[in-house]
Amino acid sequence: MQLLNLTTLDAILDPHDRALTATPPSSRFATAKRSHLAGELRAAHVGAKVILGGWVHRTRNLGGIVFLDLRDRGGLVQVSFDPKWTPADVIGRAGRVGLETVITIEGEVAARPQEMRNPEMETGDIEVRATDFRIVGPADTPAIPVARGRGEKLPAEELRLKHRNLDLRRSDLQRNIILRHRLQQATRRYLDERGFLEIETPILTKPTPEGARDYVVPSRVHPGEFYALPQSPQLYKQLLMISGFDRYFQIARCFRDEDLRADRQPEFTQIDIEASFIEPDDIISLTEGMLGVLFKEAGREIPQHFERLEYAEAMERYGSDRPDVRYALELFDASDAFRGSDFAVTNSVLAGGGRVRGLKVPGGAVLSRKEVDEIEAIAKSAGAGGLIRIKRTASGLEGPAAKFLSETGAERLGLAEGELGLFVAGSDYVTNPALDRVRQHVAQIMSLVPENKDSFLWVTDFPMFIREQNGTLSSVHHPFTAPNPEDLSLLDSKPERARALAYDVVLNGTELGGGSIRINDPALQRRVLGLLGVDESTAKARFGFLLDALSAGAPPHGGIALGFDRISMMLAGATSLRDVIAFPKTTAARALFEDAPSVVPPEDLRELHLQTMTS
RNA sequence: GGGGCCGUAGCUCAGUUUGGUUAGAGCACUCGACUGUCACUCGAGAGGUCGCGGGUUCGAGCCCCGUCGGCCCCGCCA
Repeated sequence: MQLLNLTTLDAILDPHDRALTATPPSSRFATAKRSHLAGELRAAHVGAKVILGGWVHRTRNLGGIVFLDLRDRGGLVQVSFDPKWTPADVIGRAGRVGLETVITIEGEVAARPQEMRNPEMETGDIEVRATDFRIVGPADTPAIPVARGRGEKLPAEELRLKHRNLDLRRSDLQRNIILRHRLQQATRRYLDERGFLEIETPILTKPTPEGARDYVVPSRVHPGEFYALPQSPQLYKQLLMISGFDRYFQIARCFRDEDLRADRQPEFTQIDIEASFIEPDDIISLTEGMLGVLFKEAGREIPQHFERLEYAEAMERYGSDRPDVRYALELFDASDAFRGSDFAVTNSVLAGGGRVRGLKVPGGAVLSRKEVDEIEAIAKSAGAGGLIRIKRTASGLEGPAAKFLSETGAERLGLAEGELGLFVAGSDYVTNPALDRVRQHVAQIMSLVPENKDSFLWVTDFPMFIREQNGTLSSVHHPFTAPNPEDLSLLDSKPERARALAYDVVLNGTELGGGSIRINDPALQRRVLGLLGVDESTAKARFGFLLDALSAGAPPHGGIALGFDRISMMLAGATSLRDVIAFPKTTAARALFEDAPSVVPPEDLRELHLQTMTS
């Protein structure tokens, strides 16, 4: 029957509870002060006497009769004040009420005559005929408008953040925040059903030696000592495994004191998961199922299983460990085509052990000189020395480097007519990032990115370590990641060749999360820390508690952490994290609404044994 | 740390190219008119430290230097 039909709005409120629409006269949002949400009223409520409470969204005062759109969490409803059913003094007061005033109204839900229905409103088939109303929360003229005129742009983001209480009244943000709530609840249901325990871990914790900068909190009772806010609950969740909780999760707040971007906030939320007696496949299928549930919550169907790509292959084919595989445009090794040519640039690179790699742009021969120059600028900004460009037109190969190629070289390139070949010469450290950027940019300008396609991907077999400029090793994932047992022997001989039991999940070129199997053998953990240049005494000071715990009977365990804000952002169709976080920070990590950070009185500093530097 | 864009009425913007009288518009606000609107309509009015500081100039919203704030990107960060 029609009462059970879920409208879009009902789905936003809660798709798991159909009671809302099944029994229209009563609402689960009823309280002592109101009977329904304004936005939940439908034709099924016609005849119901209602009391509503909400904000004045817009008013239309026609003189003898007044219309007022009342807004609450559920949406908008038109309230009509008409001498036929409203006392004259009530109409008079209603005609003077200001925007964003909080009012309660009493009235009856009535069907609108056919010609007065508003198909653009969810509640457009009905209106509430007011018999009385009261102002319960007077409002100053809003600093930024909540109801905007058609085509009017949003206020500057600075103002939206400064007046966040008003900005959050907008339906877009309300929808995002409600979606985020539903994703959180879906996460909890999914993991709870599978026996995962939600366990909180400390916010005041120990500084982490590597990775990002910590947010630091001074200790009052221990002069000169500091807590740090967690960059992630990594060590705690391992300790929980060692304690035997077996399956843990947390929707955990994490803190990193680094410079920000549209998709990076100083405090952010991870879905943090850890389990014992598992292998990567356990975490991978658990994550696939969970993402399926989360995407379904936003109305999107995704594959049950995702493609997998080994790290080395991802780098070879795409130049990136999180490739966007919605489009092909794969990289290839063109070294053989340039070998033996008279081209000094490629010859010196090839002689030095580097390679010439690139990609073929179908139809790229028509790109203008200016457009290709732009691509080159991008390649250079990513570290390339330059961009070699060769295109095949009806008259043959063209481009500054074409003349250097021998006939067999040209053949080896394998360019089809109309194709543009773009190449970078150098070591893989140079060509990978440069060609990654080139590939993404070319996909954009050639419109190769499919609009409505989701390409999920697991990138597996990450290396354990990366060799830094100064020659030292550092972890690709983190120092607790287990090496692939097959590569244990490489740890001492060629550590940078050793693969880790680590995996990242990638959607359309964006990393959603990553994880690994952890080391549960204290001797191996010491060995890995040693390779990272952490000597025994430092290891004891920084990770002693973990090493001790590993020695106390640690099960094999591993897990994953997913960027919850980023997932929410993608599912909300937002382009900034700030639009899925109720109270976000600016790119300078400032909170404009409450004005944080701010100075503290000198006496507070003294109590914390702190002194600020003046220069 | 570096690069780019932006800052004019409560809000969204025009005016800056080429310095020149009193800095404009729409929405919001105030007052008035209007009995079926839905971005109601119509009339009148009030509203400005042109982000801030300095400089050039007879004269600066406009040019120059600095600075603050916001956004985007690189570095940084998984």
